[in-house]
Amino acid sequence: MTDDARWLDETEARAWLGYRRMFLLLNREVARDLAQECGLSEADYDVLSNLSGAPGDSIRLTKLAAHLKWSKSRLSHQLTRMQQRGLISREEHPSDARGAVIVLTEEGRRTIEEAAPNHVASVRRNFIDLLTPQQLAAFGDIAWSVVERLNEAAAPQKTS
Amino acid sequence: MTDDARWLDETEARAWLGYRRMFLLLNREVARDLAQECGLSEADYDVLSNLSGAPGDSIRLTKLAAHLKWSKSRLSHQLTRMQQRGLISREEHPSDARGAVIVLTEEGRRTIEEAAPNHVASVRRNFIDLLTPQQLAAFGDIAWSVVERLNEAAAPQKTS
DNA sequence: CCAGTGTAGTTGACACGTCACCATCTCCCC
DNA sequence: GGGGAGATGGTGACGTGTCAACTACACTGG
Repeated sequence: MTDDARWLDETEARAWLGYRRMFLLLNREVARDLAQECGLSEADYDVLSNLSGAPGDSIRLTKLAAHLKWSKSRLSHQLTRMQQRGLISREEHPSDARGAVIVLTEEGRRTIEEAAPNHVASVRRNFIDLLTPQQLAAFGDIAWSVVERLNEAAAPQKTS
Repeated sequence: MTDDARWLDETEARAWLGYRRMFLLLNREVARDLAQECGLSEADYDVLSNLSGAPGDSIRLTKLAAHLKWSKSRLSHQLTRMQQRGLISREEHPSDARGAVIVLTEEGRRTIEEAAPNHVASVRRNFIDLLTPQQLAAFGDIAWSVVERLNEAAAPQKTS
């Protein structure tokens, strides 16, 4: 904190430290809400949410990993834990013997549908409602412009 | 992602999902840089950085935890790992037998002084340089206003 | 001085994320 | 159609963060 300040100017340091602090507090709050109210982690929520929007409530592992911007390894571990809790299941891909297809179980569907309103309320309480519409718009622009630049840097070749 | 979109309007969803995505990518990049270039985690860096700014290169555990906004438990675990690597040491508090005083070792000082320029460069590369000064200023305002609101909510009683 | 309450810090169990590595399968080209 | 390159997905080890429970000490009122 103090070290950064010597090397970044005031505005830069304020932005960076603000980012770090905001993300520390905000993630903690949202994760706690989700855990206490729904018994889910943010990772669980993201996976379930993506699955419930997919056709047939199922999706290929690699595709899901790409969508979430997770590593395949991370997703595989996550799925193992979720499978043990009965939220998802793995099934064989009909035409590609390597492939696993991730399927939302009934319990998984019930869980995400119950969790979604709580989670949205939590996000409102801890983030959305703390800012003006102008600030939200500005924040969205800034965040996605950072994301785009980081994506370019990370994968300058892929077009799809 | 898709579930949120049904309950937040376009601007709100863009801000929230942008936040989540930015934080995912940005943390990954900065953490990777720090690990590869300096052999440190972000947590290591934060602790060392705070210690090196403290009088006598030492600080009480609870005070450091409050400063970092970490739980005492998290800090204790972190310090155990850092102690094993020789970056810090724990010493007895002269007047409070319960108290541990965290001290930066010589190696810890060398490490943080070597890491700081690399880390600042990484932060510039992955964040600061991707935004205009206006965006940085706006971002700082937004982030700290969220932080203040979350702090109020979490601890409405403490004044010091 | 001692009983009760609060504070400082630690610990164990567990969930999570990363890295490195592996087994398996597909695809393409000769 | 055989062989190598690349993709799919999983695993183990390890560092990290959280919660809950715990030890040990300090402080305060009787």
